[in-house]
Amino acid sequence: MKKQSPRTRRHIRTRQAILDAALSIVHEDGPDGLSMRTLADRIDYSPAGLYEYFGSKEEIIAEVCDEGHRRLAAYMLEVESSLSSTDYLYGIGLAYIRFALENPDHFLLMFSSPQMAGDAPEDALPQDSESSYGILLHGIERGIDAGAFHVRPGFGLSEMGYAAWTLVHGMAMLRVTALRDVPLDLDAADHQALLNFMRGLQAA
Amino acid sequence: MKKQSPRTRRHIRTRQAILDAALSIVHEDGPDGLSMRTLADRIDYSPAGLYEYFGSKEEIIAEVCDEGHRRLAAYMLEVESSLSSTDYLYGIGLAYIRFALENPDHFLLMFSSPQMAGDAPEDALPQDSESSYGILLHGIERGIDAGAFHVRPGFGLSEMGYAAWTLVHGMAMLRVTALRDVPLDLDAADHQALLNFMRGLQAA
DNA sequence: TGTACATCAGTGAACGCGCGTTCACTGATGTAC
DNA sequence: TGTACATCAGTGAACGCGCGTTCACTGATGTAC
Repeated sequence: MKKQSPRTRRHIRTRQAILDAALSIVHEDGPDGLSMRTLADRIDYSPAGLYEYFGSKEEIIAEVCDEGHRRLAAYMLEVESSLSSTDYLYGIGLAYIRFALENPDHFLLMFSSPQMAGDAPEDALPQDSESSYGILLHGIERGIDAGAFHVRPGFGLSEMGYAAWTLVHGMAMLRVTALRDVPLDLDAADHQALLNFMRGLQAA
Repeated sequence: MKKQSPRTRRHIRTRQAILDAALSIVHEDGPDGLSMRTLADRIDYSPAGLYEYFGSKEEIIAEVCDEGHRRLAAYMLEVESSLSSTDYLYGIGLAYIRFALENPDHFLLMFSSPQMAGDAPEDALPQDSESSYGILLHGIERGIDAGAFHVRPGFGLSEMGYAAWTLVHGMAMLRVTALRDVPLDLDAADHQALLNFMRGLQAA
């Protein structure tokens, strides 16, 4: 495993430096600020040098999006899993929103166009435990197992997961676009909306 | 009122033709397909001619967004107001989603960046009866008046409205971005999610 | 260990493109007398 | 109604810019003997 040549190690390090620079440009100046020239400048390279590491700008953006999805999942995984099932679900929902609020441009890039939305699966929603949707699903599963949520005909685990995802995604998206400059403090409204969602899951 | 000169009438007609062309370019080729050149081409003008009618490309995009918000509201206003209060709310929620699915690029443009999101108010959510949010609010108000929904401390009309908006917006947005190429038929899931939302409003 | 050669990483300049906008202009439309 | 002038709508060409990408190159790194 340690048989990497110095050249390979250097290659990996430089590649990572490029991605780090791309990340910070997106965070500082937004997706529009990211060009092969600004990126090369940031690491004191010539633009052409980047093509030693990536085939195109698109490839770099795809990696930035993937990294975003990993970080989003990390936010959600930070939530104490020892909490009660409802508090846990509540917490991961808020984590999704918090990621968006703290990384608005990155979040927008991740979900701004069809091809960029890394999670897009073949014929089902992405269920793996390392994607935000998978984590959401797991949180709901815990609530079902604990008897906190009612399963109904036509409204099982995946329907609940979809409903939860759309809810938190809508909050995240609106607060980052339409409501970005609205001075309202919407945290309380987010909490209430999540509580209403869980009330629906509990209602008889 | 009819005292417009022929020149004025012509001006208004041309201005409208420019906006119509902009609309159809966005619908056909997406927001990226819209440039002053493609737009001028579409109506057999020189690019410079457009500046007789609009000060900048930004101004044109702003108008396209406004028109989008009007059309979105129109979708929602089409819902039979004679329906029961829950069916009515359900219907306008689905209308919001249907607008997005039928006009994905226009919808994305309307909500793709902070400044474009026409509805952004000064210090409150837009409540007028001609905005999508206002119509949603009105639908919920009907449910409250009819006694179908429970008002709770901290979860009154505007919290319910915000929760409803984020839910339908999340569905619309995800289906137009991350899930655009997913072959799943999500209509049933949308319905169930809306029903769950209303169950939350009804739960004791 | 030293030398000859092959591979590689990074450079600098350029290509070709499409963009928003400006500007001097012209022919047509409208106005005043 | 006819003529002289002013206003206006639209043109064609150009400005200056930033973009993604390519290419011939060079100096450095690694390999083979």
